[in-house]
Amino acid sequence: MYPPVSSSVSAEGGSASGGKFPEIEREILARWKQNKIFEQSLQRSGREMVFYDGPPFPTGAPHFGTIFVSILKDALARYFTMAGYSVPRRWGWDCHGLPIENAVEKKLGIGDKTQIEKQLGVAAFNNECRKLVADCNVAWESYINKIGRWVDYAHAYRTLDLPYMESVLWVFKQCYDQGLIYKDYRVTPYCYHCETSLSFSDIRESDSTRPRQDPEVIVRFKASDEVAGKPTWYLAWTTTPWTLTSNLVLAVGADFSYAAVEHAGSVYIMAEALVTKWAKLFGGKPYIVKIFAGSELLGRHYEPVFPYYRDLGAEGYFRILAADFVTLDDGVGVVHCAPAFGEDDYWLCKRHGLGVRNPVDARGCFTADIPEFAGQNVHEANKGVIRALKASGALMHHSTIEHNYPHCWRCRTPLIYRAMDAWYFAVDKIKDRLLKHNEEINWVPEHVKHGRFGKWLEGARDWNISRSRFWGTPIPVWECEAAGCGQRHVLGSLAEIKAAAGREFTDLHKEFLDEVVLKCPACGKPMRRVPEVLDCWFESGAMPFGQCHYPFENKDWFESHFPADFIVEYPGQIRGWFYYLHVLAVALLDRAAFKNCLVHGTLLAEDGGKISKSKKNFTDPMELMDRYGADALRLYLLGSSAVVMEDLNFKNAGVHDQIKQVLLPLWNAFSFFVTYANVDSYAGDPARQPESTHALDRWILAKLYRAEHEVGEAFKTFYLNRSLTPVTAFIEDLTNWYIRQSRARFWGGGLTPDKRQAYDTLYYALVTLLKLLAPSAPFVADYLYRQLTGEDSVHMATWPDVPDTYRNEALIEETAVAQTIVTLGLALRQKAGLRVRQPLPGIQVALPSSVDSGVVARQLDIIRNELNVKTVTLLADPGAVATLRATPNARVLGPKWGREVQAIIKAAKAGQVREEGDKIIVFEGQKEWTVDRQDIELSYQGKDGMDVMGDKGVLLALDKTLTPALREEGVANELNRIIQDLRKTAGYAVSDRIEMTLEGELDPAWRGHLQQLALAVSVELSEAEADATARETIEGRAFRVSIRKMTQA
RNA sequence: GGGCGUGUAGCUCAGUUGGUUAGAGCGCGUCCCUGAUAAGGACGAGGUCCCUGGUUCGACUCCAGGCACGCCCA
Repeated sequence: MYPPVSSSVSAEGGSASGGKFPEIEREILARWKQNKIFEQSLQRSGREMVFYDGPPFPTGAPHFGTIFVSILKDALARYFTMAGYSVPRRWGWDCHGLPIENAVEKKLGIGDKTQIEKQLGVAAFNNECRKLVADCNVAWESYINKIGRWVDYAHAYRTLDLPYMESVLWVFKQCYDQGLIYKDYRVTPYCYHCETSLSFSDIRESDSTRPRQDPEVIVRFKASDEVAGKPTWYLAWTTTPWTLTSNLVLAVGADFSYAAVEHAGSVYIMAEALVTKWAKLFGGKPYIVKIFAGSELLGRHYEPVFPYYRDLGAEGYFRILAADFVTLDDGVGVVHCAPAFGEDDYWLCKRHGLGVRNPVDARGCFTADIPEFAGQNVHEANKGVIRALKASGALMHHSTIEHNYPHCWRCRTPLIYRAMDAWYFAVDKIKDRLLKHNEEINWVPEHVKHGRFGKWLEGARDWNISRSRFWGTPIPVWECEAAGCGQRHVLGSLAEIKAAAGREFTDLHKEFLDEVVLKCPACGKPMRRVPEVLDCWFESGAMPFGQCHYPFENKDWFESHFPADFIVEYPGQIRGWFYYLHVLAVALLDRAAFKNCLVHGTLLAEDGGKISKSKKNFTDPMELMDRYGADALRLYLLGSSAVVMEDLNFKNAGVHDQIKQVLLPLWNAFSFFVTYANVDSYAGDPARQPESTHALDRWILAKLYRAEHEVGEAFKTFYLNRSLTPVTAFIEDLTNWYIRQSRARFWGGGLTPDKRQAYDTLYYALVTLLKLLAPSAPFVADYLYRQLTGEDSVHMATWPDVPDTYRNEALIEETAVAQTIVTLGLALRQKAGLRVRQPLPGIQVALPSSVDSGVVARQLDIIRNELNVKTVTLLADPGAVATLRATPNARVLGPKWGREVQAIIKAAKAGQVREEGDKIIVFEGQKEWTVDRQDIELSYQGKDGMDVMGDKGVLLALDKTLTPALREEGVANELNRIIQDLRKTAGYAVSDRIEMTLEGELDPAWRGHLQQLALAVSVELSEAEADATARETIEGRAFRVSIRKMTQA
């Protein structure tokens, strides 16, 4: 006996009679927890499927994106578990780095780095970071739990743990020993609030490039060589006036053409192409006195606009150099270069043997080198700089522009480029191998391999791995403090540190490791650790090693768990985690870190805009799950193309649709089964595969076979959005064809052989369907599965292997023809205004030549039943109501006839064909083509005005002749509907016996039939005596029906 | 400016090695309760497959060039 099923399940709101999906989910969650289903599912035998979970920062609450990615990870893991793998899922936390430091600064009200170093102390600061990281897990856990994600949260790896950090040191040392790590003084993106350099990835984080208003100035530099005997100036354009203090050279494009423009007694040199654009500099009427090739200007000298480094002139500074970064897109075609503050500038000067002058300190303020602005922040100094330029006459133009400008991805401070010491990872050295091993990765969607990721690898540049900060794994390099000694020592393990320091360490953070002072083996002077910590991407990239404390522990485990079989993250990680995993894996092991990588897309608000908490343009996912349940949310997301890196405009209605389209029909099918199974005391056996001879059974099993293969394929290839279409299609087939057609088979008394076949089939179909749905809708699938099978959980079941014997494409096609006939018949009825309840004499059918006409006989009952007609026959003379239409198989005839095939197709479509034996002759004027019968399909198309309809080559004519007998049957059917309706509204049970009065003119035979159907005996009931009465006029005859429930005898 | 992706019904999206009548769901219109299912069902209307050119007997599909949008970067 199955637990009784409420037939009405509520999608939302409190329904008195039925459970709600969210309620079911809470119940299931409790059971999973209590019975440790997740833990059990990990104990399965079989090969492991290795999954790496990308660690989020434990700041704030999870957002829509993290929920989505969790659903994807969960669905895949559930599928692979059912497919026979053990899929350990270990959570991870990215605990270090600027995001955490910034949160702590904010909490403590810390304004700058010196406060941490001088007042608070590094140890106290790091302790605050530690505390913050420890608190944040609760919000995440409730979300992750609610969406049904199974993940080992309790044993999460954390990048701040001692073993993890030790592995990171080891990874660093491996790279260092390979010569992949070096220190260099060069220009890097720099945040003067965080007082650290950043990597190129940092400034490419999604939110880092933001609009900013900056001054736009054009200044003039006095040229040493006069043109036309007049004072001559080079013009240069910049949006960072403060860098003019440190200008050391000007750059031009050697291939560009430069104009000398005379104005007000002076001559100005700028790119010819831009003269018109800046005509206003020359009173609107530029007068060009001479044209130079850029190459002619090279090596010429000029005078700086500020005096601070003037004395460098003799050393070859303040010259015109050629550079390919000069463009004619904006500016004036002459670029002012301050090698301390521009990357291009830096490399240009370096190539020409010119040094750097950097008068900006770590806080982004001018040093004493620039006495006028010393102590001023560079951005704030812009105003004064411009004022000074104006005073000296150098300023030619000044306005404000808004442009996109890089900002610190965590503290939102505008970045500057600044020359400084930093540690680099020589990505360039291993670029070839990075590209080679990318070929081994299966990317989903495929285009990422040679698109985003491949292109990013091709353009990869050396990676700034050092941060001048506190909260991170310290860079384990000790340098001799003696000037010029240059000794370095790298410690790559706790043992090495112990040996060097003479004591144990239980924490490797900066405040502890900085205490370790070594003695220089070369000169005997102290060696101190370099101050920087590692970029947190280095740590998350080292996750395969760090999570298992490789190589200090778990060596065997590591070897069987590297590389990952699959990973899943959002597109931002193409330049982030995916990239750094790849870099470190290739550097250390010369192979890719993961075999399959699913890159999912972005969820946008309904209006297509970014999801934004401040705009409140979306509903909190928790609220959605409370309303509709997590299954519906999961189905919506998993079925969308957002799975494969497309954007999705998220609509709440989309979640609700899943209930209507998937969950409720499923529930109803289940409820149908249980209702009748309980009547017949049928108990399904999950191990039994049905062996039915009934065409409907074989048909639904053929559909099931097909669905299982499509769903399995979708999961195996990681295109899991393709896994749901076959499921919904199957549910549609099951409910609106199989069950609908099979109802009568379940009605009769007793468990007949045919009924047993029907039960076996429906049971097997339902159980299998729930397995197909289990990875995507784990709650409902488990709830129903348990009721059907009594087993612990669908998630412990193995993925269904629907046997080949159920495969039957021919039956599927044949049934499709019957479905077409039914659809056409219903359409014709509708057109004629004849409701299905009115029986009709028959339909006549013409089938295309490709269809075996036996289909009509085999599907006869279904067609008659659905269309309520007495006969289904083949049209004797289709030509009378329809035109012959021939559709050649162009795929075959094309190659055979070439150009002529178009004429053949045209003639054939026009019906210009005749049959000659097993050949078909297509003709057009004098021309004739002989075509093999199997290469052309003959069908009929209804003539206009005739009462026929056609679709997919099937033609159908409806005989609408109404005999008195048919009319009488129609009336009886109407009355039956009225009676059944009365019973239902009166609240009777299906089996209740009743007394009934039926007043009105009706054939006595039908009268008796109706009584039988209604379980009624005929008595005279006045309206007052009856429980319910209906009066209706049918075909001009007035009827009264009154019913009363019989009391139990 | 470059790279990658997308462009198919009012909306969200399918569309299999190119084959001649391009599909689904939602929405819309009309209709339907014969006992699993109205929180359903049937039927219907709705398309310049972004544009231009090319390849081909034949292009939504392949190629080139545009246009629009998104993401990433300069």
